[in-house]
Amino acid sequence: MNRKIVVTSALPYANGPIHIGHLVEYLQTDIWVRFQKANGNQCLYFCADDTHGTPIMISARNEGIQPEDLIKRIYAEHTQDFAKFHVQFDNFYSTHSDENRQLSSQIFKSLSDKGSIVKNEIEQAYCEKDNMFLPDRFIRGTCPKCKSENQYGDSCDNCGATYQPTDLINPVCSNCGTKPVIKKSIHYFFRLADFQQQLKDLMASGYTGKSVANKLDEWFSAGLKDWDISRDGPYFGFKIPGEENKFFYVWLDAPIGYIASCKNYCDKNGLDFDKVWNGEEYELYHFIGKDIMYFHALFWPAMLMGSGFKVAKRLFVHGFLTVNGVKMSKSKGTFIKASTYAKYLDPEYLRYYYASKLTDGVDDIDLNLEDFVAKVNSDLVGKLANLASRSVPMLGKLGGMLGSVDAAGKELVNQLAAAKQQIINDYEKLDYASVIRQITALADIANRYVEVNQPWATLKTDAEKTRTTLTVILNAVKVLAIYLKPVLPVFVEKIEKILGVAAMTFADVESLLENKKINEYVRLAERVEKQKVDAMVEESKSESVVNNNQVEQKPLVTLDEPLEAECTIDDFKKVDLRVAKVLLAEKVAGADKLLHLELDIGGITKNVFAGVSQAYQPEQLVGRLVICCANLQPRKMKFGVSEGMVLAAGPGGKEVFMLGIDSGAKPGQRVH
RNA sequence: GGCGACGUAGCUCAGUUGGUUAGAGCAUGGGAUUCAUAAGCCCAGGGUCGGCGGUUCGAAUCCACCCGUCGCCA
Repeated sequence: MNRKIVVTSALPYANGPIHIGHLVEYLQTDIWVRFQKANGNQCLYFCADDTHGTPIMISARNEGIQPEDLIKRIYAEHTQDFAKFHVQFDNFYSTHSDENRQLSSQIFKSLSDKGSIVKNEIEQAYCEKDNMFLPDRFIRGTCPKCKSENQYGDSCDNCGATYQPTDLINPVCSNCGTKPVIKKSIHYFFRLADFQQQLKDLMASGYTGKSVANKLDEWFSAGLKDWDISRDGPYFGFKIPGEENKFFYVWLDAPIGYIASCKNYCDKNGLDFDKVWNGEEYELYHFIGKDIMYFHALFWPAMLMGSGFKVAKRLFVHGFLTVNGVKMSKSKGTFIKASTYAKYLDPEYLRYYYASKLTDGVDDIDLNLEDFVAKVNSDLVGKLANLASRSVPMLGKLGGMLGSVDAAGKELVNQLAAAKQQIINDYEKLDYASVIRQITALADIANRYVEVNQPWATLKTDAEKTRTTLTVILNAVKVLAIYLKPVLPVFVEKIEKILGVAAMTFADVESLLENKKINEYVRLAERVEKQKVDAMVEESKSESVVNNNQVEQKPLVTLDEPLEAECTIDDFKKVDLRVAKVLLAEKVAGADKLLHLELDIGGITKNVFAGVSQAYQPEQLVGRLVICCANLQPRKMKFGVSEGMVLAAGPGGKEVFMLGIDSGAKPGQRVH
């Protein structure tokens, strides 16, 4: 039976790098896709970058670039990271594409024509300085419950309370620190409840696993609410047809990106898109993390149902990654980027380790770094690689020629081959942990066969007996390699080269390799050194320091005047600051704020007009030492020429605070 | 707070509809080997299956409560 299958993974957000948590999903999916292909099925794997929304707009703005440039750069990074981990998409596209724009409008129109889209006026936080509506995550303030400061607008990290942004005490825009105002706006809403019965039927048909279905039941009984699918500009996304300043919410066009990626692929490869995406002969599956269940189990199928598209056959939901038993943490160095990992360790190790832990459940999986080292070294290297390593070079001494498998050997090979159906079933139902357990158990059996037959001993006395033994072992290696192929494509490719065979599939399990020449041994995998793992963690820690300064703290700081762009020491030197003694201070007739000062900067006298008269009386200043910018370009004012500037802080008016200097300083000395 | 999930050996995990002395890998201790990437093989120690009750001839498994960890609350 040759099935036709289309698979998607959730779209990574184009606002940051791929990390080892993301990889759980892409590796789980990639292994499944490779399994399907190795098992004789047609399988297409589609994904794309998720490129729209406020966070990307803000990130681009913070970097001083256009969002289009940001997502282009991230796209290049993402595709490189995926390639390093051997994630083989048939198409990795972008939601910022013509196909997606067109499909989004089409789906919106279909839903609208059906009456499932309504307009409502809502009130939302608005930043008058940034001229934009603020998503909940972009409002910071004090938690109304536990009074923790600096919490997000939707929930409190400290006490876990959830609330509306309007409930926050002292809310500010996390971008500029301004207090948001409440502004009204018309938004478009998708009436999810219109699809309640259809969605219930879908769940009953086995769209998700049981624990996910239970969760969905909770949502059903709470009642399906309308979904806000529009955002006001400025917003990086697709304009809603017929609107001037309204855009599709990023979560509307993101999953449509699956379709756009498929369409783009079909158009490029001369395939019939309607058949591939929508035809009954293709089975469609989505892989997602449990955090986005709501979107993929409710909104997404409802959108598809309402616009004449096929709904996926199943939704596969996985859990989160923890490292050493706890959430990934930047300060612990366990928030590890894919690129950082790949700098130190072989990506196939992670594929193997994840596979050894993944099941069809939604439980979180744990990457225990010590266990990781142990598992890779003992299973992958000690058992599997070593099986080939202890037999291939020995056969080399016999001219590299395989003989034939004898009766006892046939028993072993049959035993390995007999596991095929169970392994296929386990791959199919995403129980990779079971697959790996079976494979390592089979490798144990094969290693025991080596011990019993002692080819290194018989080599000295009976070459042909030895050849038979090694032929059996290499047939065992071959079967194990086929089983492992979805998980370890590169490792197995090396085995294929050694054995001198073309790319193997599950159909090759039963055939025997006999009476043929094989090639020289190449090392299949190196042991993991603990130091490399430590180094990877250390680098991740230092990345987090940079990150904290650049990304995390920036939105938290709420300066009235934002920090200037970084300057060099040379830039700073250009500003010549001098200690100055106030020789004379007088009010300027006709000016509200100005005082006229005469400053002595080491024998040179400068005239300066300073805007401090609401804060200082002239007699307070005479004789004082102040700090003055002495090389400021002179400026002609209504009352005379100002030849410098006195340094002070404060918002202005009565709140102006002039800089002084500790006693001992002399007029004219430079400030460094 | 409401809802849900999880808690099995030092670590990571199996444990099918309740059914003999609860398993594996790693780690630890001992042994026999040396072909192999200090790999492989054999043997051993190690668990009141989170706690306390209940149902049952029989509970890691089913039920109630408690403790702990985590998640979700759009």
